[in-house]
Amino acid sequence: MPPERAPAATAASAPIRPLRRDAQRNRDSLLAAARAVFAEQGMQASLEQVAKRAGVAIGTLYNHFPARLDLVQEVFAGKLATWVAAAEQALIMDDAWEGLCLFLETMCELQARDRGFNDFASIRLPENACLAGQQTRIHELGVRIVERAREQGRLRPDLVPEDLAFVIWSHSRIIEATDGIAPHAWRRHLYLMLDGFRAERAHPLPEQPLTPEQLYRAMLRLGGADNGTD
Amino acid sequence: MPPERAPAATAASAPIRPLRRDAQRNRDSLLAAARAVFAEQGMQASLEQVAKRAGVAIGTLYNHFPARLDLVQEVFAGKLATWVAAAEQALIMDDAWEGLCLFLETMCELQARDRGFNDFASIRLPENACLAGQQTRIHELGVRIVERAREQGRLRPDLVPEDLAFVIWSHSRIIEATDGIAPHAWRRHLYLMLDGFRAERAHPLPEQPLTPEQLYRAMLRLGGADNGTD
DNA sequence: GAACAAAATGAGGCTTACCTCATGTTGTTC
DNA sequence: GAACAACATGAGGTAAGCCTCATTTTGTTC
Repeated sequence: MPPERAPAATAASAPIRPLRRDAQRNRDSLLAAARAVFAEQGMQASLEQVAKRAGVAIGTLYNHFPARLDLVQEVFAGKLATWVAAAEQALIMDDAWEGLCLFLETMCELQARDRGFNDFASIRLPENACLAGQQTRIHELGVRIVERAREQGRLRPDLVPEDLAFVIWSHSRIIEATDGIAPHAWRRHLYLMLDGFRAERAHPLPEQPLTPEQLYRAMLRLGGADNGTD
Repeated sequence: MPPERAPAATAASAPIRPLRRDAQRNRDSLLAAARAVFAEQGMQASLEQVAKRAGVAIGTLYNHFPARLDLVQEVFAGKLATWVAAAEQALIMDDAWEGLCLFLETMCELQARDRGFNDFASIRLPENACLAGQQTRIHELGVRIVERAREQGRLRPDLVPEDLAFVIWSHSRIIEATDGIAPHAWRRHLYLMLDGFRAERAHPLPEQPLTPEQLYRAMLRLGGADNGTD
């Protein structure tokens, strides 16, 4: 197991022991290349391609990021933070319904602009990943956003926070389909779903919501984990 | 280009020139194996695995089905027919809204039971594929189902047939996520979407629908075609 | 500018798929 | 039962992508 790497933000800040100049340069190139490649092709894009785009040998990539997840985390930390910020913003808006809309629209916009983040949003990182905490935070904020909107009466009372996963997942597929062909189509879908979320004249739903545990397992699976049957 | 193969239904009927007995047996095994493997793993499952499951060499598979599409088509012809039948049924129901619900629910159920069909439903076959006609038919029926429900006033007036693609795509991702974990969750999502489709709950939508051509390109792309930029 | 640790390199092993084709086997026909 | 076409076979070529590690290069330090 390799030693901890620069735990800090995206780039230039000073870790415990500064990287050698060439190393820092390569690391930055790799992150930039990964951002671009993941945005275009999704999170499963070939790492060889990332290295190539960074103008660096494949071994160098593995020196810096022993596992794909290490790279993925650094690449999406910024966007995840934007998402968290939108969620916090949503919670201090007077109108909780507007807050919910803001939250979902920001999320969808982030997904739409970046196929990598589109994948990233649909999955759950393993517990030990350093962004897992941020994901938990998003989840908590999502819970409060939903509950507040329900209390204010605009959101249908039978809608639970776990139902937001439907938006994420749906949206992720729609982006896959329409990206570059109908760049704003996703917004139409989002508003159709939001109309389904409104309290007024809601019709009974035929199924129970996902339990938190089911949601967890589903998101883990999309991340590529084997579905251990325990 | 290989000569036309048994153009008829799934198996035993007599083609222009009957297959040799062993050939027919192998072909049947291959189809059965493919049905099982595709249902479990989706349309992109490895063909070597299909051959193995059928107890047949990989070369034999390619003898019978020179391209993956040839196999896919035979495998899903039956389910596609079920889907068409549901659509026709939907059109003769008095209540067009109920018809729409039946149509979508049948579709979703087919998708939910078979990960291969789940993929299959989201894509558009190339024009020369022998099931392309059936797909066109589904599309036409879908148009009429939507229009009828709109005329009867239960469906929101700004909803167009192309919007049904959102249901298919959404659903396809949700099945991927929840299959085997929460086997009926998809129905909750479907009913949420349906509530978004009701006339009495409609709020203005912020985006134009997909054009038929955009829809076509999007479905073609999901099928794996290169997105030629013409 | 020596000397050493830190990093970079990329060929190559590994895997998983795809698909082909020279050869061997089997059904069918007369 | 001979003879031939039809069919089955699976080793092996091709291509991606993964990841490692022995070797070489480079920055940094004193």
